[in-house]
Amino acid sequence: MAKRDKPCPTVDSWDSKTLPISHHRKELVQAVKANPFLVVTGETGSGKTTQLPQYIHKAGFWKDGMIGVTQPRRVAAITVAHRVSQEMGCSLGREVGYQVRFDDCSSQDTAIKYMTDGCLLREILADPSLTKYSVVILDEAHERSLNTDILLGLLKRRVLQPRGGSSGRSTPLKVVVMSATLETDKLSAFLGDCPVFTIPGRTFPVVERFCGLIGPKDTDSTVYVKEAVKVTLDLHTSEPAGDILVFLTGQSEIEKACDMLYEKAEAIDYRYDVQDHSVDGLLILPLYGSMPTEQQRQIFQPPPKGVRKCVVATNIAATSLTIDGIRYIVDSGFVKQLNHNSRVGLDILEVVPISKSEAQQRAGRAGRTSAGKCFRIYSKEFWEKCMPEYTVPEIQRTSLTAVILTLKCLGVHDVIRFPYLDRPEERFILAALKQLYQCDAIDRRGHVTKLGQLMVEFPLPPGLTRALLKAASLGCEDLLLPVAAMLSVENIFIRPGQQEKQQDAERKHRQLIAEAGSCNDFTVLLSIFEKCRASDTPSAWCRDHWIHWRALKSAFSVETQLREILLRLKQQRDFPVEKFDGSRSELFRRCLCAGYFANVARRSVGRTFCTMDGHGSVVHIHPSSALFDQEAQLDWIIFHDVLVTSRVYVRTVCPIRYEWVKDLLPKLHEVDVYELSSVAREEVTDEEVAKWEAKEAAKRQAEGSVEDALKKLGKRNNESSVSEARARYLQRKQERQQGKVP
DNA sequence: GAGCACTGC
Repeated sequence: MAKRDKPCPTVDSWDSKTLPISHHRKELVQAVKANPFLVVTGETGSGKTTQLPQYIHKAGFWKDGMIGVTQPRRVAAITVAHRVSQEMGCSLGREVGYQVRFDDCSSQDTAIKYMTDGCLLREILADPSLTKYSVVILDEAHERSLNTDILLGLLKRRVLQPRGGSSGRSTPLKVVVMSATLETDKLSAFLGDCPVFTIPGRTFPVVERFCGLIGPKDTDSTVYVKEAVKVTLDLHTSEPAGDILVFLTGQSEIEKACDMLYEKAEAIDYRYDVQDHSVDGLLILPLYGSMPTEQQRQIFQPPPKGVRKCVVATNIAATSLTIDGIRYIVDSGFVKQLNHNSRVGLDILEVVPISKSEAQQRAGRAGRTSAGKCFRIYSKEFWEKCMPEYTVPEIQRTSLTAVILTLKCLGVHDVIRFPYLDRPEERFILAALKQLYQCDAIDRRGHVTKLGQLMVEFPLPPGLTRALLKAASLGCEDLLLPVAAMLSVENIFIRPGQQEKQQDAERKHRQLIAEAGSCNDFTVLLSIFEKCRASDTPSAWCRDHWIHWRALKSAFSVETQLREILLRLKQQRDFPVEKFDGSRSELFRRCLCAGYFANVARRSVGRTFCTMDGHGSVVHIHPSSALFDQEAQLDWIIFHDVLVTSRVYVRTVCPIRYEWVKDLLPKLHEVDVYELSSVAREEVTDEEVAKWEAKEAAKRQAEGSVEDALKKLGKRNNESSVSEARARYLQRKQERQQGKVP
């Protein structure tokens, strides 16, 4: 259904006929017609996002299907669709529409559809040949979002190796990849040396200066916050009018920097004239993602006359939000990045130096409306020695579990040789396969199970989905749906900066934990969800309890969506049914065990716990947990996630009984990842067989240290699994030699 | 007894 009465976001008014791209219209259309793949490059302001889809549309491609344009972010998809529908003089949702999660504004008539890359990936799951589309345009490919990278590989395969008549397409799909100038050669080479079309941009020059206050050895955040403040104040007193954007890494730092700016700015003598602009003062505004939306909106208002605006922001200001009037950038050179460590199976959020390309992008934020200046607080030496050329793409530093399951469901059995633009390390892929095997999404041969087919339908991490499906088969999904929703939105607990408020917040949070009535963080989430939903004034309830209303609101929508998916699957598919007699609390926790048994830990020395995943890592319960301070009464626990700061903390914890997981635990050790690797590739080298054997030998030697608790079970079957895999390998090798297998 | 950038389905 088309929704036509939506408020239209304001857009700046380029005349679309004078955009740089308009001179290349004919050649562009010709290039799309002549090539299955095309790379289009051009800086911000070239008009490629808004104009190219219109050119292709007017050239008649819509007769063979929609023109789909993907964006990495929701707001971008929505605002661009608004803009293009205006230019084409139609109402949004008709000829031009958009689709993002929770908001489908497209109809039967839609010929140009803007969407998030995640949405297109979901569509491919339902329709692998994308029969509804004549052209697919992947925009912002240089951002290398996980979904865009997967789409690139899939589209490369579809278009280069069409599968005969089974595709259901009458004409071949055209693929256009749009990117900033940085990686076009690589993209073109990846897509079979396809042509690259370059469109000149429309940005202003930015002068870049190294202040040299941070050298290769300064990684302590207190240093760069202080130096960033200093550079900002120097700039304020010496440069002509124009607003400032300061890039730091996180909320607490930003608040600290703002405090320092307030203090020091007061000490500056403001009777300072530069040319004709008198700079009287400095308006200091923090900006980060978890800030209330209204407060974020203030950022966009122009400052009072004679006052300079200074926005101190996280990376949110690098791509997601554009602030007009910025002429100066202060770049700290650091960013907070979530990296997956497959060796310990943990995600670690860490502060790292940005890449040179990211630094250039930050600088570019000063040149959007006029010439600008960028002050880099670090030295040229830091730039050369500490900053990589490009940011490591998401696919190489994130957990691949969900992605691998998606690929497997799309029939990509060989997930190791899938055409990745940048190949993830093999051990990341193997770790994902292992995890999928452990939660029954794939079998020992690497094929997707019935359960895996159900799991892929849910926009959740596989472990959580497994727990939810267990609950659904036991008829208690009402317990798990809210929990799954709460765990997939941003942190719901507000941590105010002020100390007084902080104490109040903590008191309220403790009260909520007590009211939940059981020492289990998952139950606390369930209780908060239900309390808030039952309240007549949920937003006020949230304010009173220091809970993020925005986060809870999205948890409500996620819960509804998950419930709908579950209902559909129960109707459409053969859904497992199980029975269980026992208390509700036990039922709930047993469901959690089904999904999280890889995150089991056992009480160790003092207040510490020892994980049972084979690494035997020592972990502590995070002080925010309902179970904090109660370690003495605990024996076995499961946890949802890990936070590495001064210690390794587990958060969202639940006490369990050993009996509930004892039959599951052997699974953590029974499967050899090299076996899965061989299955994934359908071929193994002699070297790898040697590796398996060495690994097996090492394992036998190490036995007893980590797996003491498991030993008494006497259920391990490593030997058989490896020897089976080896036998299979030898058989295949023989067949190959005999020429039976190509 | 501590403190989590940003997206997305």
